Amino acid sequence: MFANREKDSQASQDKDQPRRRQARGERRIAQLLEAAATVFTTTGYTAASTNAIAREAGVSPGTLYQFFPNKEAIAIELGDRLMHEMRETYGEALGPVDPATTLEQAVGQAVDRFIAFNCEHPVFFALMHGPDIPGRIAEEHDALHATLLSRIEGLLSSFLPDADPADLTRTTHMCLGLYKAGLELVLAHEGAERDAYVGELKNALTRYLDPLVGARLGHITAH
Amino acid sequence: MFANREKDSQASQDKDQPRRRQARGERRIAQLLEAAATVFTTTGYTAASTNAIAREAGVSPGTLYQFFPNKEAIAIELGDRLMHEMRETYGEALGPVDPATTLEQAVGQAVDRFIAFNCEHPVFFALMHGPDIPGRIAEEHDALHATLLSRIEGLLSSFLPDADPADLTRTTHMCLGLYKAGLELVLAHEGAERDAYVGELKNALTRYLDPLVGARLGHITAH
Amino acid sequence: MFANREKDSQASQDKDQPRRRQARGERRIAQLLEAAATVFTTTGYTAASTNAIAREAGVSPGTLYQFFPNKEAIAIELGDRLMHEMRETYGEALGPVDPATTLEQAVGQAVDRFIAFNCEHPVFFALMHGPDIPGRIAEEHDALHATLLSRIEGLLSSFLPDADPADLTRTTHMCLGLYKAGLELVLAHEGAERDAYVGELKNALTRYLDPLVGARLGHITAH
Amino acid sequence: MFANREKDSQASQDKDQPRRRQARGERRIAQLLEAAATVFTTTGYTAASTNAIAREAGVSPGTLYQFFPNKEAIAIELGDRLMHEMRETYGEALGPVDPATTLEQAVGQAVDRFIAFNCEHPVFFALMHGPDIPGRIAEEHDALHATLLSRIEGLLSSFLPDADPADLTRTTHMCLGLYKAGLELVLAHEGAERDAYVGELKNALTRYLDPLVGARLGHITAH
DNA sequence: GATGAATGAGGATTCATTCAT
DNA sequence: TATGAATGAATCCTCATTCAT
Repeated sequence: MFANREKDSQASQDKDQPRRRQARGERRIAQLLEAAATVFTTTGYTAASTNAIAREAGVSPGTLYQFFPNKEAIAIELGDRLMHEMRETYGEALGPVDPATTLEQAVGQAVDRFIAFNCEHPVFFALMHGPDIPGRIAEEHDALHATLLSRIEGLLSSFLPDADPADLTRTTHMCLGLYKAGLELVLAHEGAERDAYVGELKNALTRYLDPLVGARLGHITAH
Repeated sequence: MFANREKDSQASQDKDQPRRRQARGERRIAQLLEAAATVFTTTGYTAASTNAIAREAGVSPGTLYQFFPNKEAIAIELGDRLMHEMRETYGEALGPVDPATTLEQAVGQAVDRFIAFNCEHPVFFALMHGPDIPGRIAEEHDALHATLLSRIEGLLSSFLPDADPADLTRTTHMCLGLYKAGLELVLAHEGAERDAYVGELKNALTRYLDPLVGARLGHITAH
Repeated sequence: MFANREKDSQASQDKDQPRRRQARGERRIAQLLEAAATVFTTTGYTAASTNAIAREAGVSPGTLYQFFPNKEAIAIELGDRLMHEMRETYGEALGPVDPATTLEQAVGQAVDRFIAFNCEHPVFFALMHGPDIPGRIAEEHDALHATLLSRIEGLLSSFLPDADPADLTRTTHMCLGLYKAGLELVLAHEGAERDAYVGELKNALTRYLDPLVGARLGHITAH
Repeated sequence: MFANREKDSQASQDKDQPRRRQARGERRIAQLLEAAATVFTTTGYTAASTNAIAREAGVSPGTLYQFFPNKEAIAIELGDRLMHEMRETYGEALGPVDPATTLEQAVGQAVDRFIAFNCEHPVFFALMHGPDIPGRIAEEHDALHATLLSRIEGLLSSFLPDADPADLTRTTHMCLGLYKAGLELVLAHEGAERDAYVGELKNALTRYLDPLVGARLGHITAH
């Protein structure tokens, strides 16, 4: 499911006993995370039970708890790997390397990637689920959230280099909010309708950001 | 908590025997709904248990089930009353009566009301919670959702009288999505920061809608 | 449903206040018993709830308990009235007045009546249900049971005038057992198959009893 | 309580790791079934609760549900094992191998076995309980019922080789009905009285069946 | 590591019965 | 009488987590 993070796993073979064990552990973990992804996607995070995950993974509950102290930890690790995967796929920066990129292009690309990533890793949606209680993001989704925020902030800061940090943070949060709201709608539809929602999401983000991006070339009102 | 929906309750007092009984029941229902609102707000809808609601209301579980067949029904009734209250407070239409109202003003007023309503009825947030699985809105939140959508659609259609119905629907969904996303952020902050988020939400909505509102006077680019 | 047992209810009209009340009470009781019959028949005695009975009767649970101390009492009263009705319909004796009646005829008639009675009062089956634990007939079915036993014993004793009392009792119990077993099968089928089971039940009873009825004219082996 | 159905459990001991675990589970299952048998016997099937069974077995409710999804499943498994035990004890056929066996002998032996089996497994009675509503045998008792019917049919068909299938089925059902009715009476008494009822049951069955068994040697009227 | 058995508190829901009005 | 609200223990069942093997 995810790129192998232990690049060095084939490196030395001197201590193969513990190594094999670790390898086995890694496999188990991957297996469990994959199962968790399936279950989270199918039933939603809250409704997912550790027993169901273990069953889906074809292992016993006890085994699951040998690798994860609780459900939360599974979600966290899953989120971590997801973010790792995202970084591996799209690089560290979400944003444009080319300074000539217009906001429209940047947003378009970011949204497209965001959607594509979700389609490949549908669990992403389940893990990003907003808090049940405003302001209290569950710890298990926190890291994911933070990573996304920092990626978005990275992108934004290239367009808003002079923005006040507080404003930037706020804008970032708004963007993530719009993203999530749009994603929900996109995933709820299919075919042409889905595409239309993708377009709307891009519009919403572009238009929201455009007035803020006055100082930069290629900003939309320059058309 | 809610406006009395039995307008005729003071009308005739000849049959006060059955009346009094219903009154006690009505009081209990109100009490239970208030308790449910508290619990939903505190723990979120999913995590809320009927026993917890009964406990909060100071009654036994059995009493709760005398009035509501299950948690879902409580949420639905709560949503109904909330929508009723909203209609009573702000009138049937969300939108502007005065055709001279600018989009900015309309959105500003709508958002302000939306936020204010939420602050007075914090459970609103819990009941509006997006689905755990994309596209599968829980039945209990459906009616609330539909009502909100139709209110928003009403507002939008006065600004976009010529829009294609499918487009209008999509725009409506987008607006509700932005609303919800913004609301989450607003509620997560306080004081000046909250106000700032309110402003951002207004911006996001206005800017999203503005280009769609070409034919109307007062449209933002007319400035 | 049942013949009015208070023959004297129209007799004097001097104290009509309490009389009316009693009349009303009788109506309520009849109404409740009818509802109970419906519920017992539909769901079985054990699964029937007093609330369901009250609902079926269109009254409140409290009202039910004004007339019956508990579910058991309802069953008992229902059984009583059923037995009363049976006596009114078929007379005190189940058995043959005419000494020339053959056993076959007597059994045939008794079974036919038994079945017919059941079809008209389907709750009979529910009330006759055997004990869940051998030997411990529920109190609520006890009287019904006893009445049936005595009716059967009456019939049998006319055919077995010289039988040892203990034997007679045993035979009586056996007959009731066969009756009940057969009834279950009869009711479980329809049309021709039902008729066939009725025939089988008659056969089983006749053949079981025939050898015991040596001394009497018309005994089956005399053919 | 029951014969070990895992014949191969002593076979190989190479993989005793998984074996031991299964063994513990098997023990628990046996223990739970035994507890269920006790509770069913004591309170009747309907009144028995899963919690009561767990309590009787000295385990927590959760443990019970690790092995059985619900009460029904317990009853079914219990019935299965009972039938298995019956087959092991009395062989596949209920009936006479020796063609010279008279109906009387065959019925006598079958009844004796039936009663004996019940005395050793008193839960049998609880599981055979007739339906609360005619014709609607609970699923949990269905298999038991079917097995008994097929055993009886096997016995009968050796005596009634030329019978019409529909007649045979009907006769079979009648016999099981008589059996059950008689069993109830037998179990409700003790000592000499019980024996007397056993005799009556044999009589009832023999006499019921005798006329049907015309073509066979040893048929009762041939005496 | 792996298993699967075990836990027990907590979930929703029901029901016979009582009580205030 | 009649109502229907109220009770609370008991129902079945689930689940995160732990433990012996």
